Amino acid sequence: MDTETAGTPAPRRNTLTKEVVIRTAVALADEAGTGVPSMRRLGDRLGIEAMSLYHHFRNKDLILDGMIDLVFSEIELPPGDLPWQAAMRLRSASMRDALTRHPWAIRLMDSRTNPGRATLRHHNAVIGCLRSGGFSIAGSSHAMSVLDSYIYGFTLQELSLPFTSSAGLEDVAGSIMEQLPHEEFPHLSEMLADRGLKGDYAYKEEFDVGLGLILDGLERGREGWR
Amino acid sequence: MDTETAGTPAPRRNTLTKEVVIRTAVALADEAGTGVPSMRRLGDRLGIEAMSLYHHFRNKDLILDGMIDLVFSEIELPPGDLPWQAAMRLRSASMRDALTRHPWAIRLMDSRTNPGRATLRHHNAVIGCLRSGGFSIAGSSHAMSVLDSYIYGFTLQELSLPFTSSAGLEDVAGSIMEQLPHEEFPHLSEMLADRGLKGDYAYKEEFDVGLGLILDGLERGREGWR
DNA sequence: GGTTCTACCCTTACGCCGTAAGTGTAGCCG
DNA sequence: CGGCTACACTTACGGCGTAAGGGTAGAACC
Repeated sequence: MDTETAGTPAPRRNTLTKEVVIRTAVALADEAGTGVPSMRRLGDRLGIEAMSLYHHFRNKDLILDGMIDLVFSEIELPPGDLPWQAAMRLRSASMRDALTRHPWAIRLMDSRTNPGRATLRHHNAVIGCLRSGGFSIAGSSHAMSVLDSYIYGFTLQELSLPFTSSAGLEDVAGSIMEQLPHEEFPHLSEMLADRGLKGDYAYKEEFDVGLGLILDGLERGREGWR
Repeated sequence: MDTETAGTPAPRRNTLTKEVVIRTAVALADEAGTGVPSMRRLGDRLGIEAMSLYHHFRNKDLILDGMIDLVFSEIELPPGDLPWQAAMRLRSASMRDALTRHPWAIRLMDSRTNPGRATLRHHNAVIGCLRSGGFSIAGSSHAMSVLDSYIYGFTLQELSLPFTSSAGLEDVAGSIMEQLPHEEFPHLSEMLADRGLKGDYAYKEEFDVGLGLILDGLERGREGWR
């Protein structure tokens, strides 16, 4: 065990690898909705001063890049042995899961511009799945655009809701209903009364409704995009 | 002009109204991608110390709420005298425009939980449009979910691109193409070569492709959702 | 063994941030 | 005139990312 013969230089001392730092940062971000940890908090958790982190990362953005790539690495790639629609269903669900498990991630995505390997691998696999499903390059591009937009947008809205459990839903909907001037917003009022208070407004199902609609539309347009 | 007879208390001195503050905050946020201004910068622009703002707003979140509501107020409501699909096309385009004009807005949306009047009015109008287009309550709910998810998600991705003008596109795509290990990500590589470098990859058109697909799907499911 | 080098970590400091707490004052009302 | 209130200011605190530079354990070479 002490005779390191690996190709990596085999660090000499406390060996604080980038991977450990990023994993810790993700774990900290997931704990209690405090969002992305500060350098000082991250250092604390690692038993290190904040400034020591700058020995491993030139600046904080590089840590954020790593965090995003770690999230992407958790998303299942579309299985190659399934029809493209089923494969897309799986990876879409997995993507929504990952973004929900790490609520801070989607807020970060639009500020990252350097995709990591896991991110590239993910996109590559998605395109590959579509192409072997019979989509042209243009078609794959359209399909990926609609699908990703939907998944990001849906999750963004889902995460912005002021409650977490489905139990809290009725309370919130109720208090909104009380404050809302019903004469001014009759349609909104009606929908909240019908959908919100019933309590059966499951987000998982809602996600699948939209996803199914989009997949059907893609199948219909598949041959047309050249 | 000096004899104020309006219902509002008619302020006595320097009259720094909430509306002016919020408008200034939006203007500052729009200038150079610095994002939402700090309280000190906002105060500076208004010729006021930062802390004086707390006389008008209990905390910064209330200012952010106001900024979001102002953005919503800029979105055109779906015209009542058009078929629902055409009306939705118009408000969707207007929504994307507003979110693009104020790139900081979409990042803020998921942290706001108190919708303003313009926001409520917007949602109410959208539901009303769908309902009079023949959708049931459940159907309107589904339609709104898919549409808003798509618009948010598409704009989010569009804003996260590392370039602004369509001129900068080719440069970026080119430099990505150089760095990318083509053997490892063949499909991604192929798509970038085909779509990116051609330079005709217009985002406006891409947006309309997905939107049309969704609207068609909604029309097809309209009668089915009860 | 002794020397040197370097990867790793630490200290101090700067200019930002949101905001708690308290102070001053101009202008209206009685 | 006196008092009140709306509006603005001052000072201060703890936290942020990070620039600049200092120290030291342990491997590498003589």
